[in-house]
Order: sequence, then structure tokens, then C-alpha cells
Amino acid sequence: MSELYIRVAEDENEEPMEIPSEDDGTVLLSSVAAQFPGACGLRYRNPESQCMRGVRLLEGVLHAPENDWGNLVYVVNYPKDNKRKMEEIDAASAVKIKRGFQKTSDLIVLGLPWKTTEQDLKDYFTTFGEVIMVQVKRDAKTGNSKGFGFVRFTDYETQTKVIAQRHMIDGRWCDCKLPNSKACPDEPMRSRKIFVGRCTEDMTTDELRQYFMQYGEVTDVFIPKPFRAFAFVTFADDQVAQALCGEDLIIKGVSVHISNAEPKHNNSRQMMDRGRFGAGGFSQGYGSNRGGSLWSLLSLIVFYQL
DNA sequence: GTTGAGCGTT
Repeated sequence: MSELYIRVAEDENEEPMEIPSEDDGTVLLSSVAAQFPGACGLRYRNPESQCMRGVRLLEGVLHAPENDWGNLVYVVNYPKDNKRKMEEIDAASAVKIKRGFQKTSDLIVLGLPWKTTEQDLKDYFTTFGEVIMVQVKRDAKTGNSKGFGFVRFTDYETQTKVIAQRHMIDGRWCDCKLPNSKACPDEPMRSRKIFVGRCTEDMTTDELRQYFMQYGEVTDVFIPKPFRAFAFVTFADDQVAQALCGEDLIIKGVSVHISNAEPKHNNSRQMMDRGRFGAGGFSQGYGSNRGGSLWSLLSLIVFYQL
């Protein structure tokens, strides 16, 4: 029994590879995965029905159909609809795939000369790739350029290239960036800021800073005035902030509750915060306080910056 | 009739 092998292939038409079975006639999924990284199971074509059939898998052990592997060629299963070999799904190709589907977005063009027209912009940017749209923002009354505009390309590759460099347009260096309104559209917002509930009035920003320093670099402490019994603490590292969420910490003998600082829903320019990706203005819902209280009212009335 | 870091009237 110890010399029994079963034939396994990436695909029905691929050349099979022999995978060793165990003494009891089963085959370990790990044995399959050793040759086909990322494999999560096996299937085979049932000679009678001509349908594909799954091989029974229990706790990492593959069991022969009808207690006999026979002379069939078994085909490797990969997770979900990923038919590719897992080893091909490295970070680089994942990025490539993602970029293939990446949609373009408007880019803001900063630093335009006053005289630059939309035709000028189109002429310039067309040298990089097909242009869908150009705009020069102007004063409604005077019609004077505000010195910035927008451009959109057909291809994401073009957009990437354009963002990556500075642009000499009509004698001035201009920058193309993702507008704040579009910043990090698909990045999950991992806040570096926490909400500190149940603060007492005697807690100062310095004391909070001193206290939270033990967890990581603190970049900001904000205590709303007048006193509202909560504060915001921002860390340099979002992981530190996230790790603290849900904790009850004792500061000056008082139990404070840490939760996530929720994004503000205003259009403040503070949305840029000091984050790397333009994420970040936050205020806070009312944590564990339930509605109907003074808290809800206060929280609804005022939205503090930072 | 000016300006020079920013963030898009319809």
C-alpha cells in the first residue's frame, strides 16, 4: 500500500503528477498542496455520468471514491473561482489584475497659468493618452481662470503616468493629483484616531498624551470645549489605534472607554487630516450611549474638527 | 487690470 500513487493534474488535459497516498489508502490534502500550492481539494470525472465529482475531504484527508482511487486522473481544486495556480497570484500580479479593472477618475491640475484654456489642456494631455474631459475652473463673474482645472483620461495607465510627474504647461510647473473628493476611494479607512469616552473634566490634553504614549506615538489630542466628557487621540500608527478600540482603560482612576472615531460627514478641508492617503477627518457617534440622551443631542449639534 | 496654495457653481 505504501507505494500507491494517484494521478493528479492541474487540468484534465494537463500532464498528471503522481501523488503518494497514505498507508490507509487516503491521500493527504497537504500532499496535493505540496505539488499544487493553494489546492483545496480534488475532483474527477465520473466515467458513468461524465460529470465532475468532488472527492470527499475530511479534516485534510482525501478519501478515495468507492474506496479505490482507480486509474482516474484527479483534478486540483482551487479556492473559489480562482482557477489559476496560487503561486501565480503573487502580489505583483494581483496588483496588475486590480489595475486592469481600475477605473479612471478626474485629476485635479494645480498651478495652471491664468491664460491656459481647456483646448491648451487637451492638447497637452493628449500627448500622454486619450483624454475624456478637461476643465479649467473660472470665476463665474469675470471668467478668469482660478489657476486649476480637471482632466480625465480613458486609460488608468495614462492616469498613473500623469500623476507620477510634474507638468510644464504654458510655462508653469503644474501638478496632477487625485482630488480630495476622490482620495483613496477603495482603501478601507483604518483610522489612526480613537474616541475616548467617559473622560472627566480634570483630564488635560497633556495628561492624555502622556497616558496614551505608552501605546505608541501620539500625534494629536483633542478635547472639545466646553467639556463634553470625551476626547480624540490620534496615533501615528493606525494599528495602535485599532488595537485599543473596545478597551476600557483607567486614566487617573477613571475608567474611560475607547472606540473608533467615526468619519465626519461634512466637507471640511480637514478631511485631509495628516494621513498619508488623504483619509481622516473624524468625529464620533455616541459610542455606548444610547439615543434620547443629552449625548445624542450634543453630538448631533456640533461636529468638531479633528 | 492684482494672485500662486488649493479642491470641482450650473
